[in-house]
Amino acid sequence: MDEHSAIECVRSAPIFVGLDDETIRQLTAISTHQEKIMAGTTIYRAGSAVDRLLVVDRGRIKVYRLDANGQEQILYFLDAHAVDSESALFTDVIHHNFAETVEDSLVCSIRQSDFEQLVEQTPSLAVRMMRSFGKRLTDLENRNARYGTLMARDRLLQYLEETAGQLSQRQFKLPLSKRDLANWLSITPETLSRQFSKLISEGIITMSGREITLSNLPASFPDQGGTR
Amino acid sequence: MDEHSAIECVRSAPIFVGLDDETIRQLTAISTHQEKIMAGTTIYRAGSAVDRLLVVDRGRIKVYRLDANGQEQILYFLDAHAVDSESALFTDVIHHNFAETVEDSLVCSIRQSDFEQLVEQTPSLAVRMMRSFGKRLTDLENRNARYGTLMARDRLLQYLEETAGQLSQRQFKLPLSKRDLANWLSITPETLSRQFSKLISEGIITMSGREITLSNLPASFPDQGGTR
DNA sequence: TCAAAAAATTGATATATATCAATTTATTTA
DNA sequence: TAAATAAATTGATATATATCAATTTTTTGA
Repeated sequence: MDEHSAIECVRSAPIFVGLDDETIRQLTAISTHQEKIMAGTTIYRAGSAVDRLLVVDRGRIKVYRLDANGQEQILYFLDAHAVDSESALFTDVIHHNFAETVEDSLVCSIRQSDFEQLVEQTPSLAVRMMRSFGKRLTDLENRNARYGTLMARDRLLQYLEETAGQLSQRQFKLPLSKRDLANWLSITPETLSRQFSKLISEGIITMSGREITLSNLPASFPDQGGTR
Repeated sequence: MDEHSAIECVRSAPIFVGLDDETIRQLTAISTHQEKIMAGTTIYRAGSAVDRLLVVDRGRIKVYRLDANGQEQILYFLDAHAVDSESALFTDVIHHNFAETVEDSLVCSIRQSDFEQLVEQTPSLAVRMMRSFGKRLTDLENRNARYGTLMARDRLLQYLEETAGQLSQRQFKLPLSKRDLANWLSITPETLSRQFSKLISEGIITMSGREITLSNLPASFPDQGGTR
């Protein structure tokens, strides 16, 4: 794991793609080498200092908080090439969320102070960051608006459609446990299980473990391309 | 309404406070004069182009979207000195939300192209923008986490506490209609009305029209200072 | 590979809130 | 100021989903 890894980490992140070579070089210079993190590891927790920017090279990380009852509430997932903590980096001193790997993952990181310095010297990078923030904000607003009023069944259908759309295939493996999916949809695992059963008995989907096939989706849930 | 107004508009916005005089001068130069907008006016709508940044000098604006059933979903309110559309400015071509004045308001605006150019030349401004994004993102995440699991009664109490905390007085006038409040709390007006009745009969609050006085709040809802 | 732990499913029940409908109260505006 | 319109309240009912409890299935790790 030499400098090569760090370059790849930075290069592959969409948020950095297209930046000029010099900026990429500088980013690489201040980023750490890849770090291997086992599934189930907590990367940061609420209350800990926001001291670095994360770049995910491989794996999957869930970012969540604990509500008043100590219940986990998933905010978003970080997949390969995602960047995290950008928004907190300029705003907060401490994390308000928890981040935990759900798969074995490879992660690079950039120290806050180094990054902030580079951003201040590199307007194009600043604009990138703003775009990234804007997207995350829009996604969150969409998610709320989308899931806010829908019933369990519709949320699930929406989710399945989205996932199928993103992967552009009607058959796929759920990228999270049903427990996490229930959490993500803000319903209980029991309700999720019942909704799945219903969809199966109606012939809308086929399921075997986490393997799902969409068959006859109601017309009210058209493909939507991406998240927005 | 001459240039003076525009200066005030820009100067008073927290997001711009503390920037050096030269930057303020430039911001002022590219911002329009104050515009008077009557209550109930739609400022932008989903689908319209994101062509300017808004700075609210006086009044109140609600930003919302329409869900699948055509129901209004309030995302946030803009009060005096708030800045809006920053996040969309670098990310989206069109608005995904609606913005509508709920009071007569005074608004300045800055053309997107002018602003983007200035940001690219002014790293300190870029960092400001990032802080602002981060805050909005954090607020939204908090709001979800906070309201996501709570029941109607608790959401209402939470809201009343927050509002009292922000105004630092136990008696205040609801800054929105009960209709909008219900929407904001994601409950029906009927449920809100019943929850209010209950709190009154329990001696927790006193209400006359929109005038509310908090008396005996349960200890489980401590003052929280701000929004975060 | 087997035992232990965790996740998922299924059933019975309780409950918070939406919905529908009818008044009452407050706000516009002519 | 009165008439018209909108907002808020109150009641009766329906229902989606949480909760509690008991199995079954899957995953994990020794």
